[in-house]
Amino acid sequence: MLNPVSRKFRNFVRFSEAEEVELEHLVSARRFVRGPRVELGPRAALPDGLHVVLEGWACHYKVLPNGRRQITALCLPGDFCMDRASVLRQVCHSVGTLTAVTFAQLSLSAVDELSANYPRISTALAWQSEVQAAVQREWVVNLGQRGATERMAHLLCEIHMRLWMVDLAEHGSCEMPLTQADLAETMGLSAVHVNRVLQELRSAGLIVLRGRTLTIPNLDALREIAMFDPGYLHAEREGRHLDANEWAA
Amino acid sequence: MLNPVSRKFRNFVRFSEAEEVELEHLVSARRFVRGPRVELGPRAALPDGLHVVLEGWACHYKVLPNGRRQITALCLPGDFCMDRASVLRQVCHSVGTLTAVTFAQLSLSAVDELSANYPRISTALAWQSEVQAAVQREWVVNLGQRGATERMAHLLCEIHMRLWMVDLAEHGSCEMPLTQADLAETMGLSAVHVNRVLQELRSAGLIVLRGRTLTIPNLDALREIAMFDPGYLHAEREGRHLDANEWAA
DNA sequence: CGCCCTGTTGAGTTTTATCAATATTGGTGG
DNA sequence: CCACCAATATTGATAAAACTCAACAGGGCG
Repeated sequence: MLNPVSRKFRNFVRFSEAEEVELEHLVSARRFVRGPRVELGPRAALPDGLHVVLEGWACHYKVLPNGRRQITALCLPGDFCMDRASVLRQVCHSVGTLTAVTFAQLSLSAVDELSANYPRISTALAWQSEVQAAVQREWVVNLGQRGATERMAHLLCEIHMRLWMVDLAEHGSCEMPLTQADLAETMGLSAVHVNRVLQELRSAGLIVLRGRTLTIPNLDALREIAMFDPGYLHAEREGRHLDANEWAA
Repeated sequence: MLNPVSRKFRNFVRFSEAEEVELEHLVSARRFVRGPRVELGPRAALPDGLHVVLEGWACHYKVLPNGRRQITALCLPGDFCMDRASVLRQVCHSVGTLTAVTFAQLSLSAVDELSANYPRISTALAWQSEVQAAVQREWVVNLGQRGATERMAHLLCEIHMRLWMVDLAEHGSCEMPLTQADLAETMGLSAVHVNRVLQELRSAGLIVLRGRTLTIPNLDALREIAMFDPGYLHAEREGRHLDANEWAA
């Protein structure tokens, strides 16, 4: 199986052999692993450069003076933990792992070189950055406008879709290693209320959540009540015009 | 007075004469004006290229199937309405004006050329994009973790600070043309509740909000209860090492 | 004058948080 | 395999926060 970055990019472009090889090489260069529930930044043991999650789940979060924590982004396999801009300056929020995580550490210069030589890769990077921003916007909508149940449903839809984009979800199921406390910090709810909302979704037959596995018997139904419109993830292979193989043969 | 883009960038870099001139030229090229409360995108009358607000307030928002609207970002003078990445693809959220707005329309090629010739400008653009992302993250924190009163206080602190960064705020006061309904759609609250929260802040002597003017008698006090940490706006002239004049004389 | 937009107020309801207790689970060492 | 532990999940009762509905006031403007 390809690395998750290539798998993710396939939702947007279709690379040539050479490009795939270059990407694989880029991502294989330097790796490091961290255990579950470890802080990685801003000042902690986070090496220089760009960071990509290869395996496991990480997150961005911020802790307020009153001690409450908000998770502002989930970093799933294939996701960049810190983008180019963040590298230039100290970030004022934290990065941490949720499960054990394998990261790839990309040097900025290597990425720049690749971007310069392979414009399709450069575009794919811009695309991934745009998707990340769109997810962030969608979270604002989710927190601002949806009640607890629809909010939870939306998050689960998003997680499933994002994992699906990197071939880590089947038809209607995927991994979901977040605890109810994690979900609470992600959605701005109390852990107790998360529990009740999950039960509601369960007893409505909309989800099955056991152990670390989420099953969604009827994806359309869940999306309906979540008002989930997958468009913002731009997974529709819209970069058709960026198909390296379309001129072949 | 300089254009708001230059004013904003001064929070990060100190440009050379030549750079200032180039920026001024870039921003003066093509302008267009829209009335208040007009939709601008994604499909509506929005010309190609990058767009910057020169005067007035605009916003990004998304409307859900149930009719509720969430404002996901405020575009104040000096802010970019759509960044480079968004231009490459159709955006799935909308842009609209809140007041009457004057936009500058920047061609991508002009921006690219400027970036290539003036690395400091390129860095400033990256900085602005990072600040925008940080604001977005902060909104997630705000919606997720703060109660209505602190939430409102935080938004007002942010608005004041952002306007201050472009020389549109004095010591403790600035323009605030948003209606209570706008504030509600920004903060995920009902308009009625916004009204009550504002009264609470008023009677605590923390704000004076009359007409379109916001006055903050005691900025520190408001920031305290809002848990507002201005760090995320990166206004501390951190780009000192990017001072074009430091080698002069 | 009359209308529309914005802001204000009150009453009653729904949603969500908090606190505290109890069950369940997964993993660990004996 | 079992006993035990800590982390996680569940439940009930109560309180706080926020929403909805409905009515009304004020201001600007044709």
